[in-house]
Amino acid sequence: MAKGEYKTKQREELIEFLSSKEGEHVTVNDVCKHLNESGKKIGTTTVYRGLEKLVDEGFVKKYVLDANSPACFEYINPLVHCGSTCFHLKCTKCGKLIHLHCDDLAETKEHILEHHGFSIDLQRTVFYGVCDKCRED
Amino acid sequence: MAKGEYKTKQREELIEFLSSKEGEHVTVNDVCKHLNESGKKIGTTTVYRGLEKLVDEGFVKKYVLDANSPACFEYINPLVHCGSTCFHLKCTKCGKLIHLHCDDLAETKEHILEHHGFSIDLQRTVFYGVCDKCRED
DNA sequence: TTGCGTGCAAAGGTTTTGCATGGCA
DNA sequence: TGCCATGCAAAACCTTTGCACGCAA
Repeated sequence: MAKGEYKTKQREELIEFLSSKEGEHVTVNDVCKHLNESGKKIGTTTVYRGLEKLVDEGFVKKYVLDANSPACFEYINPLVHCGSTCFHLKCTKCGKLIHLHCDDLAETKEHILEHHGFSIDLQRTVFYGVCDKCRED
Repeated sequence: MAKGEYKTKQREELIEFLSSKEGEHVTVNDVCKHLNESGKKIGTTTVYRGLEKLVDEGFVKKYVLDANSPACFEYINPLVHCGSTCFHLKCTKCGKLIHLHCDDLAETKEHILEHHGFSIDLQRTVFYGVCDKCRED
């Protein structure tokens, strides 16, 4: 949490719910629905803004899968997630998210920076494709 | 074009415009604006429906980059089939979309397939980050 | 006290749908 | 003629913004 920011009840509940869903992705609607059903009132706007902040902080990843369908969010365990060299592959068939550590890919990131002048933000970047198992089908 | 479908003036103009922009991304709004300025009236709905059909037919690729920003469409030359080796970088500061062909990146794609069993779908994958110019600021 | 966080309502932007009309085969 | 395509208007959707109030520090 950045300096000058407050720790609020809503933020706590948001993080608690997200971390309980580690490995799954949830939508803004999922969050509101679940928290409100638990008696913990939280506004939709607050969820949007809270998630945005968590994405910036690197605790949550955001996936925009399709137009006109809600964005998906997923909690990233700070212990499992190694930040700067962790790539994410998401299977578009089974929805599985793969956390990938690979020096060759770290080099790819460097390559793009040096040869194409583009600094990739791994917090936001996701490789979409088809995983091993789903390719067999 | 599938059986039982008609060849219309709007479809022709849509294809003509898209193919004239080969290698670039255009939005639905771009299409409408350009065609209407050329005196070729075409409705927004028709563009949406026409593009959807062309995507199904494989002549056009659709990119969903961000929530609340329009989808991008790109004509795919069936002979060149550039779609299979084209990477996309999107600057999260200025919003610029960079269309990148690079053999080293094509190798990265191969690497991930061979070593990690994951087949990347470049139609869907976008690298988010900060471009050259924005990094200077 | 300061100023960030919250949440309602409203706006903003993209995409889809309903339906009557028009045009291809 | 039969049936798909068109296009206007309106709806549906997700998301963002404005603003007054509340709450953490």
